[in-house]
Amino acid sequence: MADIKSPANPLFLREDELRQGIEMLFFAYRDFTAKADQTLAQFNFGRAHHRVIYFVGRNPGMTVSDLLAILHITKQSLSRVLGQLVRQGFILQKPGSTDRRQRLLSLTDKGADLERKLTEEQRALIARAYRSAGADAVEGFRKVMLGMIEESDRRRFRPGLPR
Amino acid sequence: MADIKSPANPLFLREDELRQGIEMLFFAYRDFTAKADQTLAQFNFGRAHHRVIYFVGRNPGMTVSDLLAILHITKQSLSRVLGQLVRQGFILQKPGSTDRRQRLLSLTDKGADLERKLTEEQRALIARAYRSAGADAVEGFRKVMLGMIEESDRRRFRPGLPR
DNA sequence: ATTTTATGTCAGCCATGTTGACTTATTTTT
DNA sequence: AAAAATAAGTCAACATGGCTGACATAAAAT
Repeated sequence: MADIKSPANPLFLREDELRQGIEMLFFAYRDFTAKADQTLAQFNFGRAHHRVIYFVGRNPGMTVSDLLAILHITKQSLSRVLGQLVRQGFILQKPGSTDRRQRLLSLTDKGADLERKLTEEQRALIARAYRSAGADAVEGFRKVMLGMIEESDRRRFRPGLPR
Repeated sequence: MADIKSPANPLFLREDELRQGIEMLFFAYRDFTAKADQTLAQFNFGRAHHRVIYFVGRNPGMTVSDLLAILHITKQSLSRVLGQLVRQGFILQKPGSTDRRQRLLSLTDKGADLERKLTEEQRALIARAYRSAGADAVEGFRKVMLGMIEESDRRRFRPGLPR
């Protein structure tokens, strides 16, 4: 409560601090995606395929609409990669039981294998960063990240709430 | 708040915690880039232009090689967007004084205007997240992010060191 | 019975990444 | 001085993954 603007000027809101935040996000994302991209290339897949495989793996039984709401892309864009994944046997579609218009998505065994392989690399990267930063830092990391995420998606990270 | 963590179990390294880290990175980056992308579209520019404008603004006098080392793209990819920015008067090139093969890059006034406009949006987003998370959280955020960045680029974020 | 919704499809456009081959100017090495 | 290496640029072709717009089908909701 003490800080008025000038002497106790919150250091972490200085221009340079914010710029560093911007850059850290750029560099971290650049390096976070780099390894998986290599693996994906071996399958002739791209980052878009990864995102689909990832989120379907995380939310088996999700609908196409659910996926679109997460990815923030058009259904035409999604359709391209999703179609490939279905045709090549990485993802299964089955009609919804209550609403038969829906196509519920899930990974096949083959899909789950790829998902594991891809995500494992990224999990290792994060685990290393978490471990070297320590539990308190991780708590802070989560708080800041949460603040950057669109309000309606924050629920995904709050404990115990239904999806 | 009263987390009942089993004391020895490093909660923050559990599978789910790591997955949340992955997802936070995805969602934060998605939302972090969304606003600027809209602004860029008004200029018929894309995210690649933003990155060039940003880093040149941040490092006036940098060489093309410097920029390539940051972006991790090929010179042919860079050339396309850089060429547009130069031709349209957002970026200036001048031969290096000691090594005249180099093209030292800097923003024109017009370029600096656009840079400010674009970065301001992102800075505001980060500022909001920082403010609501608090100074300690920001410290933790930085630690974790740093751990995810390729070793050779971490120097950029350490205080007082020469670039 | 009509309208809305969930999903899919075709066609074409744009941005931005890639590889490969080659040029020019300049600096460094031999 | 000649040769090699480096900084930068260029042309061409290709792939990925966004986008818009128009239209189709089946099922659910009104």
